[in-house]
Amino acid sequence: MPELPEVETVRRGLAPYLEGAKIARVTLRRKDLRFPLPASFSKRLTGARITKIGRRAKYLLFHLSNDLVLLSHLGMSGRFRIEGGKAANNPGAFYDDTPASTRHDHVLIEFDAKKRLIYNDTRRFGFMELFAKNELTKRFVNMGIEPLSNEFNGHALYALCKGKKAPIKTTLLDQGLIAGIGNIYACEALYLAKISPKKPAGKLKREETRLLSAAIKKILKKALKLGGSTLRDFHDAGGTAGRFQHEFCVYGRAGKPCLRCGSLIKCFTQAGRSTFYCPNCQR
DNA sequence: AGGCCTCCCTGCGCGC
DNA sequence: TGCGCGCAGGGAGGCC
Repeated sequence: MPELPEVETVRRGLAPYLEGAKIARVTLRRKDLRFPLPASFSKRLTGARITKIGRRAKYLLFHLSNDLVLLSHLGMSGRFRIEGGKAANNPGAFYDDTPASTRHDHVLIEFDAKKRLIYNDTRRFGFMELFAKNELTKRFVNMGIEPLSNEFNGHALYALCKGKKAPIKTTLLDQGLIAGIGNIYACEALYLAKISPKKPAGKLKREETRLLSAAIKKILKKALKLGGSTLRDFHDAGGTAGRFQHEFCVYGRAGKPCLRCGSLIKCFTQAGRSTFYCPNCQR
């Protein structure tokens, strides 16, 4: 799925077109995505205005004027697109150069002025939830720190890693510790910080956690600047591909030379996910 | 309790 | 060219 930079890219794409828009009609093409859609979903959304679109970790948060918040997680292949309204007249920001098959259009949210927001999700690993505004904190109580926040730094990472026997790569993917990093950026950040993905998190020295926290921020910010990464599924709200995939140093580069030392990049499986790293640079 | 594995789903690319 | 297999950015739940 989209990781933090991709979700934030989608948020930034949607916000100017949807903030202030009033929901006129909601159509569900099916009753469930990964999980069942919330009860009375259409009824609870219809008539409300989207006041603000926010993000927490990999979740998009549509704040509504009726004090409900619609949470959307894109899973692996979820994407939003806007049709009609101003968006259609703004080819610079919102053209759809990769029309997704409408076969996987699952949720249609129509606004006034014939504008509509469509949620498309091929693999249906995404999900949506509806919460009262004052229940939102409770929903995220087990969610880790935002890696781009000021609170996230070497000290914070050191504290999170302390005593952990799990490898650092697995630890970075634990959303309850740090929220928003996925497989690609975990690999890339460890490469940048020259730390082995196999190293037990608790064995990291203070200096290493400082370097790693800085590397995470650097990678995420750069990806954000380039509109995220596009492999197969990810496009922003206008259908435009991200560009960070051209900057990968290790992800998907198994067997190719390390850009720093020339050793061959290796790939192996950790906790069920592919890890790419340079066995020479990352110790 | 922590950490690993499996599974959910569809589509695509690669090798035979 | 055609088919089958493995794999894909996530995360919840279950098991050891």
